[in-house]
Amino acid sequence: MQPGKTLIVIAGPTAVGKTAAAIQLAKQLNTEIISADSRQFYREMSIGTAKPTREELSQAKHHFIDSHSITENFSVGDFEKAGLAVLEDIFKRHDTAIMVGGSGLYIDAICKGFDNLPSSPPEIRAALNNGFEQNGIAWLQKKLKACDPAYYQQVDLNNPQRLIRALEVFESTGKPFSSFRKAEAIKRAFDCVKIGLNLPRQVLYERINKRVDDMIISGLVDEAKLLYPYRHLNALNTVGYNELFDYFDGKTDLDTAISMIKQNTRRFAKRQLTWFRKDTSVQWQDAAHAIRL
RNA sequence: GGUAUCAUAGCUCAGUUGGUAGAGCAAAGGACUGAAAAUCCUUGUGUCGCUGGUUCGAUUCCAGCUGAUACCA
Repeated sequence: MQPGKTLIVIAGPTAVGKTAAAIQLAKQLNTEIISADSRQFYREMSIGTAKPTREELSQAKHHFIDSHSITENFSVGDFEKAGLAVLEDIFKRHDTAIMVGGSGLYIDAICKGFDNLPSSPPEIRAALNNGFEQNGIAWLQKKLKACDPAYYQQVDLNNPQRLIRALEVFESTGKPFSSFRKAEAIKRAFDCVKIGLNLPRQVLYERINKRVDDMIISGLVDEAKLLYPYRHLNALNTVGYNELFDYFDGKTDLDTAISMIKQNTRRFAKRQLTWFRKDTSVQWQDAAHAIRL
């Protein structure tokens, strides 16, 4: 790859206006957009993921929108590889590329890279999940302490997903999870410029609430109903769908489900902000204005 | 109009045998290496409705006022 290539990353919480900003910038720079959104690449999910509209998609070339099915396993690691390949291709034609999305881990995968970890074998994960359900978290903790004391010292011991991940790496490779973790940023062949969009909290929350109402008007309930048979898939463990599945199960009424979607989306936005705030390379801008480069 | 009950955190409420108070939810902050829109952690000062009285001391007892609810007219 030639020097002087730049990836402009547009990050920020959900509903802040990233999609429109990215399209505007793509037109301005005459380049293409890579989506770094862990749900928008699933073609079966559209309304609830606030995917760019058909009209928006026609204004700039987008990658990783509708690129996968909910039945495929598309992990962050897969995204890193596929994303870098697409980027390389874009940089053959352009000096800049744009990446937009709210999934901080996915953005880091492209900008900083991951250690070369094995992906998770479904049978091993299923067995560990099963063991956790049967025996509780102490069972996971005990196993991890035995096979990877170093990671046991630093991991959040209350977080079953973290423990299971470390254990499945050990069980599938015979080597402790911590031995794979170098946690060093990989030097990419392009520069990353990160722009964080934000709005005053109250304004952001109003936008979120409004957008959820719009999703309902646009037919989110019907979309979720179609996907209900697939609710066990990881892709559907997602805000906007889980709450409606509870409604279909008779656990809540529709109004409650809609309120919960709003609340969980607000909490999600807060987590996104926590992630991006930690990244000191992010240059924050008010989302109410056009992006300044 | 009368009687009774209630008035404490953003909400629902607990509590202080009188020594200025605590739960759940909401909210805020944080963590994060192939589940990440996932998963997990931490955080509770509020004129205890208002004005007086009793008391060394009142959010707690008493009176009045205001508001809410229920019942009676």
